[in-house]
Amino acid sequence: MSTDTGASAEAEARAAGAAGTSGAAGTSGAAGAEDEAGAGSGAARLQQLFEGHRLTPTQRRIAHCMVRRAADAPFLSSVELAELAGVSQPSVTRFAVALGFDGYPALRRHLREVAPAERGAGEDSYNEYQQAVQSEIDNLRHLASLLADPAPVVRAGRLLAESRPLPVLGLRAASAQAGGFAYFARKVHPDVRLLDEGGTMLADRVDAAVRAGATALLCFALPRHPREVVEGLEYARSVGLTVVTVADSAFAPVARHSDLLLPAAVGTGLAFDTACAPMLLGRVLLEAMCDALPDAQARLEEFDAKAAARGLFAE
Amino acid sequence: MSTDTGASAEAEARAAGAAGTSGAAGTSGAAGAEDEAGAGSGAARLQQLFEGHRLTPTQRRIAHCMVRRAADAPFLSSVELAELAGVSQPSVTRFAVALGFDGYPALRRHLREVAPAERGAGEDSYNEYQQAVQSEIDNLRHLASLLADPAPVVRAGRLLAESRPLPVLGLRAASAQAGGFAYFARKVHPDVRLLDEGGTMLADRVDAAVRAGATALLCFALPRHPREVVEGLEYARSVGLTVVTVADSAFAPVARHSDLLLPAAVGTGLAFDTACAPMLLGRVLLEAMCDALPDAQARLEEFDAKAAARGLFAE
DNA sequence: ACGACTGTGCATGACTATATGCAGCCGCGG
DNA sequence: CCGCGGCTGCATATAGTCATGCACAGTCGT
Repeated sequence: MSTDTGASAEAEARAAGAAGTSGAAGTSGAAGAEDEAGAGSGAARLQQLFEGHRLTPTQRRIAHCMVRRAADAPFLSSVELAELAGVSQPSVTRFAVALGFDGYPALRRHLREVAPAERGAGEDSYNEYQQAVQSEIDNLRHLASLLADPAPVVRAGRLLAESRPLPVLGLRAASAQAGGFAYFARKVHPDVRLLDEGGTMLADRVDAAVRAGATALLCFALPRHPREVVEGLEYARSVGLTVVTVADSAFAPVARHSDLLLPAAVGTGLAFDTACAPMLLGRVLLEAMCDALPDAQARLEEFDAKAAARGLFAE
Repeated sequence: MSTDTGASAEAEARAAGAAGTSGAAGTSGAAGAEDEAGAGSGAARLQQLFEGHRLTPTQRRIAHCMVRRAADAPFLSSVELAELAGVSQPSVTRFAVALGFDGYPALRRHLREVAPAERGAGEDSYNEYQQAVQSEIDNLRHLASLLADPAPVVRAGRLLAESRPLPVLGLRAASAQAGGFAYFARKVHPDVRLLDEGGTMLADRVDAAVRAGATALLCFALPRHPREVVEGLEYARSVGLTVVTVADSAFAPVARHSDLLLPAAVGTGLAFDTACAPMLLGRVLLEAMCDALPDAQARLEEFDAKAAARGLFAE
C-alpha cells in the first residue's frame, strides 16, 4: 500500500494538474451541458473551490475524485469519499479544513447548498399559475423516468388490444380522461365501451362487456378516489377481467384491485387537480395498444380518407 | 441488524421476492427486461420496491418523498429523510424494516447499488414514449412563459364567472377537455352547460343558453379542428356571446371567431395528440374564474362536507 | 361507550462517522 | 551522516446517526 501510495499520488498530481490547466475550457463546456443533474456545473464550482489553495498530493487526489463524482459528492461520508479516492479518512477531514471549512460536514453542507441552487434557480419569481405549470413539468419529468422501462406499458397495451370489447372506466374527475382515451381508442379498436357513470348500472355494463367477450378493463383513477371506482374494479376482477389502472399514485385505494398499475402524479397547485401526466400516460398506453393492433394503421388511414371526403375538418 | 454488509444480501433477496410474487399491483413485468441498461430509472425502481407492501400513511409520505427526490435519496441519512418527509426519524427506520430490509442503512445501500445505472446511462437515449413526454414538457414551459403575464387569463376568468349560465364547447377530441372543465366548474359555478355534441342541436343549445342569460362561451379547440366548431363559434358570436377560446395555436381556424384566444400547444409525438397544455390552461382558467366568483370557496367547502357525509370518496 | 389495536412521536442506548493526537515515512539542507 | 519539517496513516475521543422501548392518539369492532 505504502509503495503504491507514492507512485499513484504522483500520477494523480499530474492528472489533477492537467485538469487544472484545462479548467477554464472545461468549466465553460460543462456549463453548456447543463442537463446532467448539476454534475457539470457542480464540477465547475468544485474547480473554483479548489483553485487558489495549495494542495498536497493526497488532497489533489481527493479533489479529483470529487470532481469525477460531483453528483454524489455532496452526500458521501468522509469514509466513503476516502475509499473512493484511495486515501485515509483523516485526510478527507484535513482536506476540508485546508479549504477553509470547519470540518468535513461543513464542506459537504456547502456542496449541498450550492449545487441545488442551480437546479431550481429562482422558483419564487413565478406567479401562482406558473408555479402550477412548473409542478406539472416535474410530474412529467417523473413520468419520463418511469417510462425508461417501457415494459409495463407495452404489456398493458397488449392486454388492452386483445380485449374485445374494451371497457374503459373513469368516474367523476376521471371521466374526462376516460372519455378522451375512448374517443381516440375507437379509431383503432373496433369496440370501446366508455364506463363513465357509476351507480348500479356500472356492474350491469361490466357484465355486458364480459358477456360480449371482454378480457381486460382500463381504469383511470384520480383523486379524490370515489368509492364506486374501488367497488367497480373489485367487481370487474371478480368476473374475470384483467384490470389495468392509470392512477395518481402506486398507493391509491385502487391499487389492491388492479392487476397492472401505472402511476402518474396529478398536480395539486391549483384549486382543482391537474392531470397532465395521467392524460399523457393514457396516450402512451394508446400508442402501445396501436402497436399491438395489426390493423391500427389501416383504420386510421381509412378514417382520414373518409374525413377528408366529408370535409369534416377545417384548415 | 448492526451489521449491514452481511445481512443486506438477505434483505434484498426478500424484498425482490416480495415484489415478484405480488404481481397483483405492479409496474413490474420488467423481470425479463431487467438487464437493459439503466432499466427503470431510480424512480421506477423505487416504485417497484414499494409495491406489494402494505404501507401506513406515514410510510407512504416517506415513499413519496423518496420518489420526489430520487436522485438524493440514496445518500440521505434517516434524520434528513425524516425532515424532508415531515415525519419522525424512527418512522424512517420502521419504513425500511417494513420493506424487508434489516434497517435503514440496508435500504440506503440497496438504493445506491441500483441507482448508478441511471446516471451513467446517456440521457439522450430517450425512447419513443419519453420523447413524447419531453416535447410536452417543452409545451408546458412555453405555457409557463405565456403565463408570465396573467392579465388575459384573469380577464377570461372574469368573463366566464359573470356568465350565467356558462356554456362550454368542445367537440370530438376536445370534448374530453370541455367535459373535464365543466365537471370542476360546476363545483363553483351554478350553471355550466356542456356543449359536446355537434350537429344541428348545437345552435339550439347556444340559443337556449343565451335565452337563459349567458353572456360568454368557453371553447376548447384542438386539432384537427372540426368545421362544426368554427361554425358554432361564428353562430355564438352572432347571437351576442363573448367567446373565450383555448386553442392549440393563435392561428387556429377558430381564431377569427374568438374574442379572447388563449394558446396552448398540443404534443404531436404520438399517434394521437396530447393536450397537456390546453388541459392545464383550462384549470388555470378555472382558478381565475374561482377568484372572480365570491362564493366559490364556500361552495367547495359545502361540497366537501356533503361528500364526507355520504362517504363518497375512499381513503 | 368501551376495550383492543394499530400507528406515531419521544427518549435513550448502541453504533457509526468525524476530528484529533501520535508515530512513521519521505525529501531536503546542514 | 544526521536532523528537520511536512505529509500521511493509525488509534482513539467525540459528535452525530440509527434502533428500540414506551406512552399517547386515533380507529375499529364489539
